[in-house]
Amino acid sequence: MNDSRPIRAKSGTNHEGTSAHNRRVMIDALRINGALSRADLARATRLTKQTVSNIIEELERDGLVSSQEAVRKGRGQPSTPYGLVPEGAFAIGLQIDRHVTRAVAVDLVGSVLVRDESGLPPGGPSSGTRVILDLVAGVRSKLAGIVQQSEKRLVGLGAAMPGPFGVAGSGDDPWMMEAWQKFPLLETLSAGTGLDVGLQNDAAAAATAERMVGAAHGLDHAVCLFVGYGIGAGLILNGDLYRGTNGNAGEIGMALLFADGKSTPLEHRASLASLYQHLSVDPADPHLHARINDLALKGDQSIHAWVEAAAVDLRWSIHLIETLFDPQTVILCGSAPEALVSRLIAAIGPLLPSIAERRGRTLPRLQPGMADPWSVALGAAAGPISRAFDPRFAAILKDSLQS
Amino acid sequence: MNDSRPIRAKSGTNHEGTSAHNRRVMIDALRINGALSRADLARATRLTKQTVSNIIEELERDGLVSSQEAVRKGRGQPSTPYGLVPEGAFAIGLQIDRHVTRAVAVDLVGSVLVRDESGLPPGGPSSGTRVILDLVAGVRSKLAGIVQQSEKRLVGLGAAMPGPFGVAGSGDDPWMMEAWQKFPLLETLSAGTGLDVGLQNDAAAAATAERMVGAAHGLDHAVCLFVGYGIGAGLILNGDLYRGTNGNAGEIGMALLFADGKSTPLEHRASLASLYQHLSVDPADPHLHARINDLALKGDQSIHAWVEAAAVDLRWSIHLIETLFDPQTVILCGSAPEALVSRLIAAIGPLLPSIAERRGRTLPRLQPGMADPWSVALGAAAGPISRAFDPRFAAILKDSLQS
DNA sequence: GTAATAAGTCAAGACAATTGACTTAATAAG
DNA sequence: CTTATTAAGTCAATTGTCTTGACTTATTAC
Repeated sequence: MNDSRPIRAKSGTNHEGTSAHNRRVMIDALRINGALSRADLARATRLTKQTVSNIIEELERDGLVSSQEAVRKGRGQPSTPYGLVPEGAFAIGLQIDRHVTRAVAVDLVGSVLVRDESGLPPGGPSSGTRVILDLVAGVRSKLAGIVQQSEKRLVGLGAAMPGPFGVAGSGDDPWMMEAWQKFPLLETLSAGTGLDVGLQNDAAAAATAERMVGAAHGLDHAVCLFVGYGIGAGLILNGDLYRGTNGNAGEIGMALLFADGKSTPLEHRASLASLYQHLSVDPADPHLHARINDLALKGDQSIHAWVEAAAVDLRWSIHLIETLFDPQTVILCGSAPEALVSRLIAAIGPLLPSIAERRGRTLPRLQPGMADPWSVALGAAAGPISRAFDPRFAAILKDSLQS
Repeated sequence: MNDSRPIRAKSGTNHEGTSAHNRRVMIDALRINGALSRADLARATRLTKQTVSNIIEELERDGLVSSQEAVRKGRGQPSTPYGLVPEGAFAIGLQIDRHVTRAVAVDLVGSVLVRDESGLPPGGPSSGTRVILDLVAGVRSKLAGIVQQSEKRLVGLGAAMPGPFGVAGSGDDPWMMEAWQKFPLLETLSAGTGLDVGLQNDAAAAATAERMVGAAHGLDHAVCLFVGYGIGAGLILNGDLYRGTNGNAGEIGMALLFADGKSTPLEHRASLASLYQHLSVDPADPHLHARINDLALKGDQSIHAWVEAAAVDLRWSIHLIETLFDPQTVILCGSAPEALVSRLIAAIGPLLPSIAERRGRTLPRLQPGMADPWSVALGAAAGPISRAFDPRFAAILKDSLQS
């Protein structure tokens, strides 16, 4: 009678969607190219000078862009470049890791203004939530002390934690943070902060960070191979983070190394967890990061052995990523100590032959990314900023225009 | 002085982009849900009744949709459903394979109206081009004989051939159609037919076909694992075919099976090419398809051995695809004989544990797709239709609105 | 000093979605 | 059988946003 299966359709768009898109395109252009004149923007975006003028005026009113000194370049009226105003927007980024949680406040151009961290008590979410909310509140108030009106310009809170999310058979895998996985984190954070909250896995956050201020800046197709406690890939496809059906795309750590089905996942061989095991050290040791950095610098034998073994697997991972995603470049990043990452990169080369070997390449196939303990938190913060200001298909649709 | 590096920016949009998007959204909704009333469309797309009415009127004038018998469903004025008109648009699909080329004419809803094939002479593009252009011309004129005004409603020619495209080191790989790779195929086809021409690899074409009329219908995230002469994956991500930087995304056939770097690519073990080699048969034999189908049905020992071996690799490939892309489902399709594909599917199960194992799954992790020698040509034709009528980000941008 | 060039503004116009009142056509209820 | 209710769909005016073409401003080239 009433055939009640729901009708599936994509959302339409309207004038506001058009306008929202064009605003985002301007911001994106300024982010990629630096300050530009309205005439340049008009040419680059294919919009008319008039439209660009109107949008820039509006963005200036909103405090997102500002004019700079006029520049003369040949004949004609000098142009007035407009650039992004760093203080135009802020976001809080939160990294929840095994033994520690970090929070940062980041501005529109990706500068970290405030950073703070706390140890996470072993009790899981029940006790951890308090610590996290306090940390976020602290960062938020420090930000408010540095810049005025920061609360008004806060676009959201981005959280990052190790994935995968919501997987059925994960209970018996000691590498995962099971209790956190089951916890209604988004709701708790949202209720506890009153902010829009987004969640991504740590590799995705690293990719988001690289896209905003790192090696993937301005690229539309880039994959970040993130070596942390686990290992994952953050996917920038078509200029946007790709999340997959359940936000688990890129979980390369769970990829099996051999086709026979009896092998171990990549994560057990090329990750900090595997290094800690190899070295028989306690992952909870707060000085571990520095100690491993020292050891790596000194050319420690045990570390060397792990690096050589991991490099084999990473080389294969990069080959696989190139083969499946055909990106412009692969970026190796991680929360690993810097010295370790550079040893890894050295040990990985030369890369395996792949479809990425083309005549006329300009970008290197593999680039080092950030190797900074704070990069995941930065990427977590970059998430809300990207959602708010970067051009994306979803942003033109009516069902995303409530704000 | 004049800093002449080009300014990179995304294109803006305007009213026409809005309108184009909304038209596409309507068509997409009708394709996924079947005929719908204007009121239903308005609710589903979040547009107003009035807007929907205007767009539908325009689409009806353009011959893309038509009204059906009014239906009463409870109180209120009966609704008038509108459905896609199959004859609203056509496309030609062309498959270029090693020893044969196939062409089809397909309508708006993906029905194949005309099909024809020719053997490809071994001389490569120099002699093959003539054969192909004749084939296309034949299909085109047969289409014109069946439906009126077909030429006016022809949106383009889609070509599909084995990838990868434009790769540097490919010269020494006997599995590739090297001469065709180097040939300016798009230009030649475009000049020879006067049509808009698109090119994708055969796995991408298979995925496009599955999306239009097969197991991926209405899905936003699906991966087609295509077993043909080679093996590749066609990627539907965010509701659109993902091509990567150079159209080579998904070339899983080139993935190495072991991390040690000395192993063979997947293609050498799980593809029809590997089967032919295993059986020591001539790939150019025109009756091969039927013969292998017979052998598979009879439970031939040699085929069984290959199936068992290939299934191991395919099981791993599916695991890998699930791990990296997090799709709603994986579809196994191919130009392989149907009996062979069903034996493969039987031998592949059960699947390896992966992030795809979730509570609340509704779709199977692995589904059989089309196993039809014509499915690649169909997918090739579906390409231009999708580009012309499906909602996509690129379609709203000013730089895509010249047509 | 004048012409050429380019940036940017102004005001009117065009386009497409929105709004709110209205019409039409059916069923449910009394 | 009549009337109220509900839902589909239309009409006409309005709104929001980009476009158009003429104009102004500021600079360099000749």
